[in-house]
Formats: sequence, structure tokens, C-alpha cells
Amino acid sequence: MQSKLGKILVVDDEKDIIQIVKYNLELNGYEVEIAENGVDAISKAKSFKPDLILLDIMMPHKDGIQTCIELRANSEYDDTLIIFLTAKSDEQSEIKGLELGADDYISKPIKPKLLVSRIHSAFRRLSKDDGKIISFPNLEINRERFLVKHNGVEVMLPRKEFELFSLLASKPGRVFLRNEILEKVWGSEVIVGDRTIDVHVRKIRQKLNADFIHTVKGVGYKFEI
Amino acid sequence: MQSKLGKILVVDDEKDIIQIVKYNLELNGYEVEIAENGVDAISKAKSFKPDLILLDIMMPHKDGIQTCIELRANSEYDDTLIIFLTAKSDEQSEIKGLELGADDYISKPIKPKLLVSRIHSAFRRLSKDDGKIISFPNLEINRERFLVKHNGVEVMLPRKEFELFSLLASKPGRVFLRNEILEKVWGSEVIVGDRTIDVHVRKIRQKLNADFIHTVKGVGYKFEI
DNA sequence: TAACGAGATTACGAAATTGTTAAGTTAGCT
DNA sequence: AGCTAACTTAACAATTTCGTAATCTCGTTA
Repeated sequence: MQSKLGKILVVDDEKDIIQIVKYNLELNGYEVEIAENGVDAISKAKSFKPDLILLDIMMPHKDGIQTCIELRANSEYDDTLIIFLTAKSDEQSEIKGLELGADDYISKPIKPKLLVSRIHSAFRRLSKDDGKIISFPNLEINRERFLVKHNGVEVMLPRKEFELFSLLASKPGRVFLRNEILEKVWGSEVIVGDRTIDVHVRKIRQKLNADFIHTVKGVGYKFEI
Repeated sequence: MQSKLGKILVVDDEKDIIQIVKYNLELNGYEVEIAENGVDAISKAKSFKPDLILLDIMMPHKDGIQTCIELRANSEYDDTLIIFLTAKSDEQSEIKGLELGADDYISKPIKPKLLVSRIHSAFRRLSKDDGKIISFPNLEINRERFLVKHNGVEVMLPRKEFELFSLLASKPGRVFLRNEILEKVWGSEVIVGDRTIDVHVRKIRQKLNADFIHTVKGVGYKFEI
């Protein structure tokens, strides 16, 4: 028997769905744990430490959105993938879900092959992510060289700016809360004022003279090309 | 029994082939581990730390090409040889494979003697290649003689300076953190003051009178021509 | 429309980091 | 012991980066 490819926590209130999903994932070499609602999910996540959480949106006892918010607020799950699983083909919630830090979105009814392939590729993305280089069509962020190359021009950013920028760029489209940014770039002990992040963001925008960083009022910032 | 010549990870989805290859390699003094697909290969590579990976191209669960790409993306395997093993006599894939960082290419059906001799010579190349000389257009660093030749002029650097310089030059462009430098040049036990590295850097810059070493404030130093 | 909330800008001083020089230290040689 | 080269350290200068306060801007709300 091959070693497990990864641990997945499946959260859904419908037992039929759980069974189908669990069966297919296990068949493909994943280790699966289940939870029936958000409250349960959070507690199982704590003990099971999954690499990926498949999260239904509509559930009693804390819905998927809320659960996602709470998970993402805890830096312990920074490296945990979250994929929403939902019957709503509602685009609103898709956007909302992804902005909240989910990594993908799969609609019901579930097609096993599709499910497995999406999960495979999510894992692939994750494992690639320790990569030293984040690249986009006209932008490349090289963590090894501490260099940003924009339209062929190399730009040197000072440490904080670089860290902030590469944090945001590490998950394009995902909104980072101001707290989260402070936590990751400045660390939990350091306390800096309210405007500090803004000022750094401004300097980055200025130096790259482009708007890769988008403001989400009242929430935080996100990177998007 | 002689000591092992080297560790080889054999990756193929056909068990017959694995058996033939494994048998022949072990007969010739190599230590062999096996994997049946790309995913498995990557995980085995991590734990087994092979010197050479024999990689089949066509496999389920991540093909050889993809596996090679992922391995080569990780600098941990910079010194690992990769040899493709495939039934395709297709030249396209040969070129593609070699471009991706593979070191050789062996076609099926496998002839044991040929296989072993190709592997022997791959190892021979590797052992030669732990190169004592790092060279650039107008700069040559000879690790064997502790000599740096810049624009034809030989410069003798004292030990620490030489080690520091050749460490940085071993990965041009890559930023070495101050910690990293201390760890590798001075060792983990020795504790030296804050300015020690700077002073050495200064002396190197002075003696070569050129700016191969660039400062990345708040981070470290990097070598760049 | 005035008041308000959130972010954007700016400029500036404090803090952190590196550069430079010169003066110790140490180890090996003669 | 005396000498020398290699290393370290100390002290201070030079730079760069960072954080903050003060002031704007803009959209929203009462």
C-alpha cells in the first residue's frame, strides 16, 4: 500500500455526500476524516490537522463561510487548503468564498472524477508554493534574490515592502486582513500604528508604478494582476 | 561485500521492469529504492535522498516529465542525477527531457549491460563535477588552490575571505542571509560579532577591487557579476 | 450637506543596518 | 621572544529603512 497523499477533512451535513466523497478520496490515496457541521469541523481540524478541508457552505451549526473565516483567522491553518463544496451555483458566494481565503470552489452535484482532479491540482499548487519564485505574465517575484521584475525591469524593494508584497502575491485574489498582514510581516510581538501598512502599500505601488495591490475597504488588501 | 557505490531511485509503473533494473543495479553495487509513480517518487526522493533517479516518462499519477520539473524546482536535488527511462523512441521527448534538467536518457527495451554502463558513467561525471573551479567570464575561483583570478590577475585570499566569497559565488544571484553565512563559514558553535562579516566583505571588495558582492539591507549578501 | 470612517499622501525624525578604519588578539614561524 | 598574517572587535560614520503624525480625499450616512 502506498503512503497517503495527504489528509482531507470533509465537512458536510448530508451523510450521503460524505460517503461518496470519502469513498472516492480514499480510493485515490487520501486519508479522510469527516465532520458534520462547522463547529465539529473546527474541533476536528484541531486534532486531525488536515492538509485540505472540503467545506460545505450551507450547514446547521455554523455555516461554511463562517467556519472558513474562523479557520483563516488562526495562523495555525495558514498552510491548510480550503475548498468550498456547495449546491449554490450562486456566483456571489463563490466570489465571497474565494476572497475569504478559500482556494477553490466545487459545485454540487459532485462528479467524483472532477472532485479528485481538482483536489490533486490543489495539492500540486500547494507543494509548488514553497517555490522561490512567484511569477505572472509581466511580473516575477524572486524570493531567493529579493528581487521583483516588472516588465523586464528589476526593482529592489526594501525588506518590509518585499515581504508585504510577496505575502499578498503568494495567494493572488485572496484578501488578507490587516491583522493577518501585521502578524506575518511584522510578527506578533511588534506593535505598529494603523497607518503603517498603508504607507508601505503606497511605496510598493509607487515603485512598481502599477496597481497590483487592491484595497478592500474595511477588510484588508489583496494582490491581483 | 563492497560499500555501496551510490543510491538509485527507480521509478516505473511496470513491476517487471523495476525488478530487472533493481536486480542488475544491486548486482553492480548500487543501493536501490523503488517508486511506482511520480507522486510516490517525490516522496521517496525526500526520504531516500538518492544520488540518481531513473525515471520512466509514462506513468499514472504524475508522469516523469512533470516529476522531473518538480524535482528540479527544488534546490535540494541540485546534485541529484536524473535519467529518463522510456519506451518512446520519440526524439521530441528526449529533447524535452534533457532541457528539463535530466542528465541522460535510456530507451526501452532495457539492455542490462548498457544500463549499468550508462549509470556508471553518469556517476563518473558527477564525481568529477563537484567542481573545484567556479568560473565566470572574467573571474575564476579555484577551490583547490584557494585562488581567485580576476581579469587574469591571481589574487590570494585568506581562508575566511575565500570561503565567504566562494560560498556566495556558488549560487550567483541568490541572497545568503547573515545567519546562513555565519553557519556555513564559521560553523554553528563559533560566535562572532556583528561586524565581522562586513569587515570580511569589505576586504574582499577591496582586494578584487570590484563589486561582485552586493548588499541586501536587512537580509544579507549576494554575489552577482 | 455636514459629519464621519477608512484609506491615501506627505514629509520628517528615529531606529536599524551596514561601511570603514584602526586597534587589539591569536596562532604559527623563525 | 619577536614577527607576521589572519581574524576579531570596537567605535563611529554613512545610509537606508521604518513608523508616525498631520493633512487630504472620497464615498457613505445621518
